Amino acid sequence: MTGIRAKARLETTTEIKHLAREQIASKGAANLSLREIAREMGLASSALYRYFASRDQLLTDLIIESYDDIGNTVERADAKCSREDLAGRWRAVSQSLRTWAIANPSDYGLIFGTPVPGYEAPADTIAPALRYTNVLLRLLADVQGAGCKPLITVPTTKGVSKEYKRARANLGINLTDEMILAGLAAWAALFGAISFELFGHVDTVFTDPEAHFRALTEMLGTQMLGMK
Amino acid sequence: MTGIRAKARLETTTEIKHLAREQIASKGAANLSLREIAREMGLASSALYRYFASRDQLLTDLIIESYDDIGNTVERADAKCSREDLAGRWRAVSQSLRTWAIANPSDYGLIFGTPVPGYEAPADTIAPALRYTNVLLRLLADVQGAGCKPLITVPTTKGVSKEYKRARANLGINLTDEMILAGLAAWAALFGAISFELFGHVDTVFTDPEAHFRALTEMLGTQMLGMK
DNA sequence: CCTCAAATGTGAGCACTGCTCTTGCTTTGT
DNA sequence: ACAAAGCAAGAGCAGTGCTCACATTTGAGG
Repeated sequence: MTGIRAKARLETTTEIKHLAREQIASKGAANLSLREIAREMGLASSALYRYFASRDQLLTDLIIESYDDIGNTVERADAKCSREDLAGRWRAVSQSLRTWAIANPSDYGLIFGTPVPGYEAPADTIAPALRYTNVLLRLLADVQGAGCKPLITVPTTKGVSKEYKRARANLGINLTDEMILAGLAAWAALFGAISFELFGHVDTVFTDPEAHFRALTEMLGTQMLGMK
Repeated sequence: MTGIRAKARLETTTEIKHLAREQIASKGAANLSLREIAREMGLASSALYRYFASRDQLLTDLIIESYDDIGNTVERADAKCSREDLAGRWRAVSQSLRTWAIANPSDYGLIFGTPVPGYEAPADTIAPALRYTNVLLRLLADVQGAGCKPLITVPTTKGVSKEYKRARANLGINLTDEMILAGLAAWAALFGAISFELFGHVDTVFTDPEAHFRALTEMLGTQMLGMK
């Protein structure tokens, strides 16, 4: 049986990723050094290339893991609520998003931060990247299904309805124009707020960013998306 | 007179920064190479250190310039509108923000993207960083001064009013709780939307992101901030 | 005008990086 | 038992940021 080697391989692979995460957290993704990982593991630097084709490949694998991690987190937060408690689900999803981001700031940066020019996200990243998005989409669909209507209207801006029609097709979900606009606005506000907080653009304004974030999500849910 | 030397110094300094910007745009800030700049300029790599203390210092200077650039852009967009045309100012500011971001994606990434852990933004960056923020704050103050009221209410979440009181003090501006929440939500939604678009998180959804962005700002201005 | 110190540029060198390639050794499946 | 596949090592290449001793240019004051 091919057990022993496979097991050892899995172990060193995860240890490499673990040490890489530590380095990224302490010195940033830009300063991730394969040689230092090898040193810490007592390996020759060339040995790492048995496990990852390149530094970029290692980073890509970490990004995929992060996508899965945040996807799991958000899915679980959503699943804990009763299906009909729409406002509660929105609250839970938003909170879990921020909590995860604060607990894993470097992973958040990896996913939602500045992309490296020319770095084409491999196909493997697409599916995991959609998991947390799908949670929101399902929630919006349920909100609409429950008869809740967004408390906003879509401005009569040129080309919007056509664009939202396309979005419906691309996302494969039947949301009204109002729901698409309100949903995207809420989604963008959420990530905008988290990014501001995490990337240090509001630390001179707030001392307790969580209080503001709670108020923000509450407001977005009840007064924009129209959850009751 | 010390003119000749000063002029030459300014010239090479700006050329270094120019080439640095090109490199960042094409290969990312992480791959900025002083030696390559020196090569392109026909200089010894060590000569660059007469102009910038380190690679980090060069990056910092570029960030400051970018802050000033975006500050200028936003200020000018705002100034072009008549003072009483609040909705027009909001439209202009939002549009200019997105336009600038799309025209200078790497600069946007430098400012609003993942920060390098341990990299403490030097004090010189603070003032330029506040310019575009102040445009929004003044606009919000004018909106409130004109008697417009946000169409949202602040949820009774624990600690929010205390937090907004602190924010008022830190920002030195007398906005109501409603205006603070609505303003920050709109601001976050704007940057969230721009970041999503620029960092490639919506390219599978939209083909004409500007149409959506226009609708978004319109909606935020009239239906959340309460501009008429 | 001429000197002299400050400003500028040079090239070698250190310590680091990602990555490749050859060479051996160990585990695996037949 | 043996060939094949997997794994690790170490030397080496080309690149990086940065320092330092040294040469050159240059501009301003006596």
